[in-house]
Amino acid sequence: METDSLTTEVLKQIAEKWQLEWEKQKAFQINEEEGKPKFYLLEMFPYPSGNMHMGHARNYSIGDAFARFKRMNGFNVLYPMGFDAFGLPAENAAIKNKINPKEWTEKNILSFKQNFKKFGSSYDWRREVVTCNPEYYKWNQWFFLKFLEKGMAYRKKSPVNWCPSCKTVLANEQVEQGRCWRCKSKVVFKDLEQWFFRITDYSEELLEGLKDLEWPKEVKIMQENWIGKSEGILVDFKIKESGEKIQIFTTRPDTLFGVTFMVLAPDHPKLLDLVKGTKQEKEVKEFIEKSMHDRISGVLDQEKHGVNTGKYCVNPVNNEEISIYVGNFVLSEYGTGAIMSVPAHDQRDFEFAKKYDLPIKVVIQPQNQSLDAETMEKAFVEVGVLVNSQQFNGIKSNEAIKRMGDWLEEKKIGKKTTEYKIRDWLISRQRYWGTPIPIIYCEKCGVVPVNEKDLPIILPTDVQFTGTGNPIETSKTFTGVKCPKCEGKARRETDTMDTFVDSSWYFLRYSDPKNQKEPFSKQEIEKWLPVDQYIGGVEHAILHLLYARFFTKALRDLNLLEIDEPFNSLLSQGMVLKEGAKMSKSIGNIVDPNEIMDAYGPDVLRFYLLSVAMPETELDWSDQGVPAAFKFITRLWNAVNACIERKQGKSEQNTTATATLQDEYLNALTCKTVEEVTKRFNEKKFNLAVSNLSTLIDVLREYAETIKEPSEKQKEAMQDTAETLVILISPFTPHVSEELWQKLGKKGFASTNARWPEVKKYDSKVLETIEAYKKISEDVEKIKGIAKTSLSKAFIYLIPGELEKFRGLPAYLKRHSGLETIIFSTSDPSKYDPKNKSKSTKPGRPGIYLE
RNA sequence: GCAGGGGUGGCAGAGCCUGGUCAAAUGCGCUGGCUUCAGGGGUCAGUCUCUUAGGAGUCCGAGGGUUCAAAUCCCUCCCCCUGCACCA
Repeated sequence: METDSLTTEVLKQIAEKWQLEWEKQKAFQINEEEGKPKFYLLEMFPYPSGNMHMGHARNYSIGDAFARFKRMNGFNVLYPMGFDAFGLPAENAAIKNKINPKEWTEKNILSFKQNFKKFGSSYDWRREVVTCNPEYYKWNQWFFLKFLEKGMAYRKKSPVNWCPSCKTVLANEQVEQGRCWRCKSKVVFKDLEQWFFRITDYSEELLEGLKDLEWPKEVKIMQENWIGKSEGILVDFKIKESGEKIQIFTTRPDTLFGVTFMVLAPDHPKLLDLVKGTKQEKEVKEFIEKSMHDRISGVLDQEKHGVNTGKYCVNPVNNEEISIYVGNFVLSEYGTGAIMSVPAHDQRDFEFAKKYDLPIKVVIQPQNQSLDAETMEKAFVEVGVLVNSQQFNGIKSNEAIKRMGDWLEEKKIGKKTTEYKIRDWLISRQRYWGTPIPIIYCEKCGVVPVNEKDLPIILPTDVQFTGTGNPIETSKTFTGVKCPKCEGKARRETDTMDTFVDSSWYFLRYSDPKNQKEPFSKQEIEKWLPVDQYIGGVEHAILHLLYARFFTKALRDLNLLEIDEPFNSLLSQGMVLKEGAKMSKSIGNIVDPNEIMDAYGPDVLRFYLLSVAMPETELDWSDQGVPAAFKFITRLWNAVNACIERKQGKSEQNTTATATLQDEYLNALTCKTVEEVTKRFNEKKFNLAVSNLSTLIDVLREYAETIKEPSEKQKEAMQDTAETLVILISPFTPHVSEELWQKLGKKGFASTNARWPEVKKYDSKVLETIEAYKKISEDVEKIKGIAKTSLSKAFIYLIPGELEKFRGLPAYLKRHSGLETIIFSTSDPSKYDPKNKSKSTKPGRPGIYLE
């Protein structure tokens, strides 16, 4: 009977139709004149490698749904998209396929954009940002120069992962078990002059700023750990022979009297001097070599090793002489690269002491037991009360930490300090496909920044991709330049910037993407930033999100903008799995979103991705879920169509009748659904909205089908409910919703013209009543058969106080059950004994009892 | 090791903050009925155990506790995931 029953073909046609309409009428272009409140919604922009995968599709389903929700709620939504277009895969593709990375990237961007279109994304493409365009990366270079002026960018020697065969630096992630991921040759450490950004200047602010952000707890904690703040004290120990000082860092000055030896990192700067000419020199040198080698080759040696240097230093608090060791477990890059060892109260020191038979001295006693250095099996690392600590005996650890800190400072042998684990950001890459660093090395003047007016420094195209070395160096036009200062012979920096620089400010550029004079105007930033909702994967929890926060603060201090934090609220979406494993080519469990869209259209894919799991949790892809999503959309389609048909039917003349229970129910249920769905959307728990919508769909259809000749009022109710339903579902299934919106006789787009329904008060009692009522009706159905033979009476029992809810029920029952007499009462027909309320006896549900 | 998040019915996944209305939403799967439906569409019902029905019993990782009452609060233990990993 359905001339327009929904098939996947129809669904796909609908999608195409509305995508075309949206495009034609520029539905999602921001109208800046509207004077609505702004809402900046952003998804992490993709690296355009190959095609869109399911993880992307999920990300954009979430973002697009939320954008649509916000738009319908009266916000002027900035929802842009762009491409993180610089990066290694393009360069590797270039090496492999002998094409220019630019070509490869552009091709992929095109394919991504087609995907977005097919998906029905509601971006305003006028603001597209592509990081490999000179108009964009020019500003990377400009920022670099500004940073340089302020001392925020600097150059220093730093050990990097170096593949001797490919002749290039590798990122940490590209080192697999000590070997180059591509050519499998051993990676070595190499000291190279590298450019850094001084992110450590912002350690404290980056840490403090986390507190006010609406971010997932785990992300905040990850950043906190990465910054790794710890407060402690630097203490000078004098070398016995020379009197030279070696500084150590400790967070536990309360254990200072328990120090029994010192350990230096293998690459501690004073180590070689210390052993020079001694008989330990050879052994120490061998040890250093081995340790460095282990580190280079990525050997994770949990076992603690060390060598005695034969030298002694003096513990400044008690003048005890202690041995100086070199040990593999001491890190040169944290603290001072030297530690005081308190084996009784530090597990690592304890293990080391046991191994090399070094003294153990207890200086902290726990509350209710007594430690004995001889019999201890592990270090006591908690706080306690000081012993063997001269004037500090009897003081509790926490108090002692403070008092000894003051005391050490007073005596000028210690200095309170704060240490952070975070290191400055190494931005140099010996790679082609990135932003050239705007620096010139002059034989006379040294390091000279490029003049601002010469920006952008464009990436050369006359390069060879041989697979070894930095391709830029093969350019004949790029390297040789005149010094901007002295006009003398000079050479251009061939390193490019880490691509994380590109993604550290792209969200700012969206506010003013066409600006030729500046990276962005202050007014536009003022207007749109910060990002109200940022959506992306947890894998960026540390790097990208930390760098972007740093950049925002650094640009603020350059007076380019006035915000402190870029992303107010962060949603980190879970991975898409298949059979419990991450989708990957190697496992072969990839599901291509395009296949799903080709088979069912975008709405099914979007609905599936949103309804099957909360955005934050992992989503285990199930092939069965896809037809289920289709079924849901069909049910919606049928319900709305049932309303439309019924509306066209004859109208009952007698329209004065008061609203029936069903009318009230429909009304109340609609209100409830609006309330719930709105709540769920605000919480961004889209999947939880589905069960409510599902119920409303079924009820609406039943309502429409039951009422043969609806009154005007009832027609109105159907129309209202159907409209509401279509709006509530439209963030999930925008295309079908447009179609239904049109079918319901509405003008304009549901996407842009519909207003999200208001949350109204409703009588929850009506809902309860109907649910009980339905329950009873079911029972009536069962009784029917019996009634025809012997029974003519029904006795309805309702729990006390519920009676008034069931007005109209007896008549209904009479009509439907064929019973002649119905006794409707609150008295109890069964043997229910209120006195005998055992644990699990509940007051009883409304039911029907036969007399 | 440290930190964070979890363990709910055949499966996925709510509920737990704010204890009762929870045998526990919703979807999938399964079973059966209906539908001029002639194979994967639509629809209704059932789907822990017992019961003709009313109802009863057992249940939310394990074990305790608090309470008139616990999937929900507290303690202990076991297991899983994720991040950092010798940071002094």
